[in-house]
Amino acid sequence: MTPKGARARENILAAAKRLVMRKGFAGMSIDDVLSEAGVSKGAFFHHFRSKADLADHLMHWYAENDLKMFRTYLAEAEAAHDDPLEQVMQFLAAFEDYLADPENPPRGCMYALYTYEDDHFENDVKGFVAETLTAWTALYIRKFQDVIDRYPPVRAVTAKQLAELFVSTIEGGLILERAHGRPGLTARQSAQFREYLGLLFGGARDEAA
Amino acid sequence: MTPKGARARENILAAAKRLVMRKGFAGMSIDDVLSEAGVSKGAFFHHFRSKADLADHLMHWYAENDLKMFRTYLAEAEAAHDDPLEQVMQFLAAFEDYLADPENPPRGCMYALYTYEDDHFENDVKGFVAETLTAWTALYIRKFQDVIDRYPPVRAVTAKQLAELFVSTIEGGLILERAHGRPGLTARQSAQFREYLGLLFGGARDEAA
DNA sequence: GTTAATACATACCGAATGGTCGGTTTTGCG
DNA sequence: CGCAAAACCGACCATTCGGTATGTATTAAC
Repeated sequence: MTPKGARARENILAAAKRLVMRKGFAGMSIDDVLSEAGVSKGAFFHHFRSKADLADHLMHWYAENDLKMFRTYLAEAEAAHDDPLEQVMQFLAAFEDYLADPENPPRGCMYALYTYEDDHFENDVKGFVAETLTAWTALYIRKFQDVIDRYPPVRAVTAKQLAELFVSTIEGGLILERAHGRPGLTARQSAQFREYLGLLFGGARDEAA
Repeated sequence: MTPKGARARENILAAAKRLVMRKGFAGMSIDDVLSEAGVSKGAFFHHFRSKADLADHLMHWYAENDLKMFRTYLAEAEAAHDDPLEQVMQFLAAFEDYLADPENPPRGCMYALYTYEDDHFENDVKGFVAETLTAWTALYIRKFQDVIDRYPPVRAVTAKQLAELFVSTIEGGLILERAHGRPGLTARQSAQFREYLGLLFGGARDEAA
């Protein structure tokens, strides 16, 4: 693949990302992509075998990107603090900054959408979405377990419960943010989740003020 | 409208509900609806002006039904308890029972889906979804405000924040439940939210044990 | 400069889609 | 019964869809 070809391919992917965000995948026709990207049909099918193939690449791009971001923030937090609770708190703060930054794709969560359009794909997209979400959850479970091991929670709670709650809250926040067109909503949900963690583990610590 | 006609209409709506849940709205063709409902094309277009018209009716049905359920459970909770916190707790428990009951439509939240398919509709569906979600939130805000007024929360928190957190968590739970095909997931998120409320307001109360 | 692969363009195809239309059957009612 | 309105049928239509076939620039390598 020549550099030019690679650029054209990225151009198509970028256009498709924008469109999927607007109209959903089923609601986006190939012709839509062509005019959005300013590309001919021949060019499109030179780079992608089918519409389903495009969907597959989009899906994987989102999944990898998000996972990479999570890992980066987590690594930074682990480098900055020894205490697992402080690590989690910094991670959440960084994640909230990311969500609040309008530069970042407003990604009104793709994963939600794709689970409804399983039929249209070649591969098992629903399975892939499930795996991706599981991968995130696993990432969080590890971290929350560290916290639980160090700070006995005020209420009986498992790391898995906390991880699923966080993922749910974020996913739901993205939905609401999109529905209301109110940026920052998701970040506020994450902040609330931090409060919860503070109550569960920080306990008396912050009451001194 | 004849009783027979009304029945046929309901039949079509029921079929469409099932299909939308499976394939999304854009992914569901009218012919799909016809064969699912066992109805001719003429019959369909006798009852609905267009596919978008059908979508509109579906949307309103979901919104009204959910709101009715919320109001019912809330009224029951208010009848059973004087204490606003106990009212909220009973409401959440009832809601969790509802979610856990496999009889109820597995409604992997419609509202999420429709916001992505705004183009395909005649009316402003996105606006309607936003209004609906706002109506729910308002319902919760009132109740949480009562609780806050009575029990000073351990951490500074507004009724609106709590309401949005709850709605986010539920919506996200429905998404995850669908993606993982793991029934009961959403109910567990609601249970976690109850824990959070317990920590915020119940405070020392439950520690006596 | 020749060659071969890559990159793109355009006309076109069959199938599926949302929707229409003329006609028939069924229902409610005086 | 008579008759109008409601309910329904199914062939048909225009458009759009995803996808292909075929041809032409463009680039890279020798």
